[in-house]
Amino acid sequence: MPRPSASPGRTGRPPLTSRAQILAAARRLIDRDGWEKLTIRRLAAELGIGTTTLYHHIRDKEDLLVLLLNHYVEQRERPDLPGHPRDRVVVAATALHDALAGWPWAAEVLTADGFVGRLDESALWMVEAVLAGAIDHGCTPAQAVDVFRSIWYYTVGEILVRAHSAHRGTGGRPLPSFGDLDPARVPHLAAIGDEWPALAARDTYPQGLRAFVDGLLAQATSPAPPEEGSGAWNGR
Amino acid sequence: MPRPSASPGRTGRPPLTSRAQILAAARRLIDRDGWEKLTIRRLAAELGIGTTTLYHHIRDKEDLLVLLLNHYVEQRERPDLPGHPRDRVVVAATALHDALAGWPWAAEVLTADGFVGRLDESALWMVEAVLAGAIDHGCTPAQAVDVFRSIWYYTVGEILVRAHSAHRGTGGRPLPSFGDLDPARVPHLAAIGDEWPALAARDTYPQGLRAFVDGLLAQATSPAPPEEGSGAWNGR
DNA sequence: CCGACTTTTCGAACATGTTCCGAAAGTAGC
DNA sequence: GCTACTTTCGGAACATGTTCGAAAAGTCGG
Repeated sequence: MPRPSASPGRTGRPPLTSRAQILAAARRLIDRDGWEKLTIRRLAAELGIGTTTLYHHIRDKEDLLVLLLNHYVEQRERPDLPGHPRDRVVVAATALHDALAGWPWAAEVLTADGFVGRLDESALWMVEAVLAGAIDHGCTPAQAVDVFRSIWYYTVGEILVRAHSAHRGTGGRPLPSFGDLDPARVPHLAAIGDEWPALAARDTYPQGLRAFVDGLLAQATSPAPPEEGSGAWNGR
Repeated sequence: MPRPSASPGRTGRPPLTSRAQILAAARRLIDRDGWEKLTIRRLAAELGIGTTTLYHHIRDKEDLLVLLLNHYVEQRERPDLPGHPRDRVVVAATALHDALAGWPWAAEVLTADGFVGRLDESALWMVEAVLAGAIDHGCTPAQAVDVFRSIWYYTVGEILVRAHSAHRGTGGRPLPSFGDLDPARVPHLAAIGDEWPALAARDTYPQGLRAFVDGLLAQATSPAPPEEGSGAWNGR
């Protein structure tokens, strides 16, 4: 294994370990033992170095995970975007969602401060496409940012809540967020009856997304100023 | 301190510690040392018991936090709900958001499987109000559940992303989600310029919520079947 | 009063992410 | 070659949530 050639003007002991090696070792470890087994100590052992040394190449575990995430997103196929702006927003947001939903460490990373900014070009196109769709629909850039942020919150929430159910062994009983909520405790659910479990566990991300996009685009391009209290409800 | 009287038909060593005492000790600890200092070991020490003992009265730290959360929500004022169904949904969802946004351990608890089901009556009214508003607007109970779930995801996402920024000392630079995203990396943001930091950090939860509620209610009560691919975009 | 059973209690230990501080191993200037 | 200086390396340690296994302290049926 050839050690990386020292760059010119560089001082100090040359590293025996590179970020590329770390990434490769991480992937090896995941493929062999499963993603739950990826821990700082194990990764260091896999590299044959001490844990502290590993911390000289990555800032955090979060840092490592973002590295892995970008690598993972890179090898995903890019869907081609529809021409209609509204549909483009929906498709791009769905792509973003799907890419992250399959990611085991979503919960550890998604809420990170500045997460969106740490995405590679391979993932950033989805953000761009959402913004572009909103702008093409008639939004100002500032409004497009607001649109993206709202969609981002919705997406993060969905992924995190579902991811949590997946992590804990809820053995065949996927009940995100509602969980054991007894419909009898909520008067307005009393009429539902046996269908409750299936109803509580439905996957409605795509449906909700379309409703959200419609609402956001309508709000942004409606004549009424969206700054403070839009429409019928002005303040409380 | 009188030990709790043994209930009839009960066997085994009577407990020296009750859940009420645990909750009181937790509150004492938080008031004295700040909420970041609430740890299992410290709480056990505050109670004068071993950490393992504490685990016989609470299942998890999550369990403890839900206990605290319900206690916290209980002493919040209930806003009175407007008559218009759509506005009722917005106000109730906002109340839910505001109650949870001020909660330091939101990130540890909100995504928990079955979280909504573990809420006390003091918090459950907000869920009910959202459902009731949707139903009064013309939704079926099943649709109302979908509406709530979507709003829940959006709310959880917003709170978690913002909470993360608050936890880490981002000292006066609150940049939720977008963080250090360089607008130059995203072509459609190039025109923005100096206003970017302020733009990236805007608080648009209420605005986005109104757009979302409008979109969801419109979708649920529109003539087109919302089950699969609504409107112009039917599948990919 | 005695033995079986149940519940509570707890010290020790484990795995985790992370930090402290010192040692090793190079480069740069002389 | 020698002396600074910079960078990498790593063992030990810390705090965290959580679990193990055993001991203590009650209740209940006889």
